[in-house]
Amino acid sequence: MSTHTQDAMRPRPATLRKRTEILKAAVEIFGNKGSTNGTLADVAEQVGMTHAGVLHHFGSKQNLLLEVLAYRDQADVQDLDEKHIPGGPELFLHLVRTAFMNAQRPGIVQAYTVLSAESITDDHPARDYFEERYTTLRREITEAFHELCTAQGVTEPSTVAAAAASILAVMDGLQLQWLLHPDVVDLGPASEFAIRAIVNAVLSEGPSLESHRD
Amino acid sequence: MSTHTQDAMRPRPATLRKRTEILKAAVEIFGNKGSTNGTLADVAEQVGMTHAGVLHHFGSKQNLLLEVLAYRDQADVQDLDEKHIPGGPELFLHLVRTAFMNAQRPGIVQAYTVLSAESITDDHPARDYFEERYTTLRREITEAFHELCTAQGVTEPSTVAAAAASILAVMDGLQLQWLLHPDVVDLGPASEFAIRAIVNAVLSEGPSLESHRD
DNA sequence: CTTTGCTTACTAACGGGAAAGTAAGTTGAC
DNA sequence: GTCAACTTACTTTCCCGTTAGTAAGCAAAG
Repeated sequence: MSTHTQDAMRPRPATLRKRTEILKAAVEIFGNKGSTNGTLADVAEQVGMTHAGVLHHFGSKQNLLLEVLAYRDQADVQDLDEKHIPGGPELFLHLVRTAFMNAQRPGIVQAYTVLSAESITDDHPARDYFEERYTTLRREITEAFHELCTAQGVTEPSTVAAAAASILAVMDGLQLQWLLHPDVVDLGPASEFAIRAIVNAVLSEGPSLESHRD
Repeated sequence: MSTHTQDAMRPRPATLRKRTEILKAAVEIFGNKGSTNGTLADVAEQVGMTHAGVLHHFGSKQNLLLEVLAYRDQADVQDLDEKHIPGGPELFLHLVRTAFMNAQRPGIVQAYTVLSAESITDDHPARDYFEERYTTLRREITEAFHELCTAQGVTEPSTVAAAAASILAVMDGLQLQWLLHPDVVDLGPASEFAIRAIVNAVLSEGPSLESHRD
């Protein structure tokens, strides 16, 4: 009962290193096998430990999973020059850049793809995480659209909402297809094309209102 | 060598009914829990049997999963007026209609979303199924684009490829977000918007490069 | 019509084998 | 010496697949 991974306790630097090593291994394992199918023993083996050692650090498998997700968020933001995701129109460029970067790291992409879909199953521990993630991202994209649109005339709120969800959707969906067929689907360019198409559709909606042609 | 319980034997009508009952239950269970986490006992319970009874009909869990996927394909096609998915430009309308229909059946949507993501994990039994599925769908969409585009000038092949993948991607991605937030994301209209945006982007790409002809 | 023989559709019970978590002991760093 | 970082060993709990047995159907023979 003594050694629980308390929040504010970061005593040893070597310990911290070991913890992040476990987290990285867990991304790999959960990405390759899913969080249900991937085992603590799998993670432990990759860092040269027993599964009890992993539990010593993270308490439970569920907790490990949640810390993996939190760790990735933190690590992603650290890569940026600024300390946060850019807002406004620059957000769209950031999303395209992210797609190109993701093509360089299939492991993390696979983890997110598998875990996000897994999260909709009954009582999944990562459900809350992904609900909040999508809510936040949609709001940020919506705000970026509004900044873009106030220059031109006002754009239908429902259109912007659909566009925001659609942009995240193409990115996710293309990742899945890219993971299945890396040589057929070109993640970066395809994402760029689709995002551009959606942004254009929003912008050209105000000017040409009644363009309901097929 | 006479009547063995083998391949093409479907003697009893009551048996066939029971089998489809099991298949429907399996869609539900695998949708709610994933194919790894959902158990044969779960499926069996829903049809009032023991898990051994399910195995009697389907041999193994893996086989049940594959038959579930095959069953849904067959059932989907049966709903159509024609016996096959329409080709040509009408395909895009069909995809939009499908999105609106899917908003009426979260169970199947959830099953496909969960299983398609699960399929990219190590040695997943449904991997081949989804690889072929996406390959086929992308080819059909690509052909539809070509029919659309030959009227106007030729369109860049890479653009068409990106668009075909993107259309499937938005549909998948929107389904995930809709399952997480049914009251926020409007599956049908959002899919329609995104598909229209992508189709327009392809059509306006060829013409705008050279000159505008109508 | 009934008996006989075989097949189908199950159930109950079990075995094997993961996998998560716990408890207690051990080692090495500070 | 003390405490963190482990390991070994164990318990529990699942779950798939097998096996053996039962009840019911069907079909042809008597």
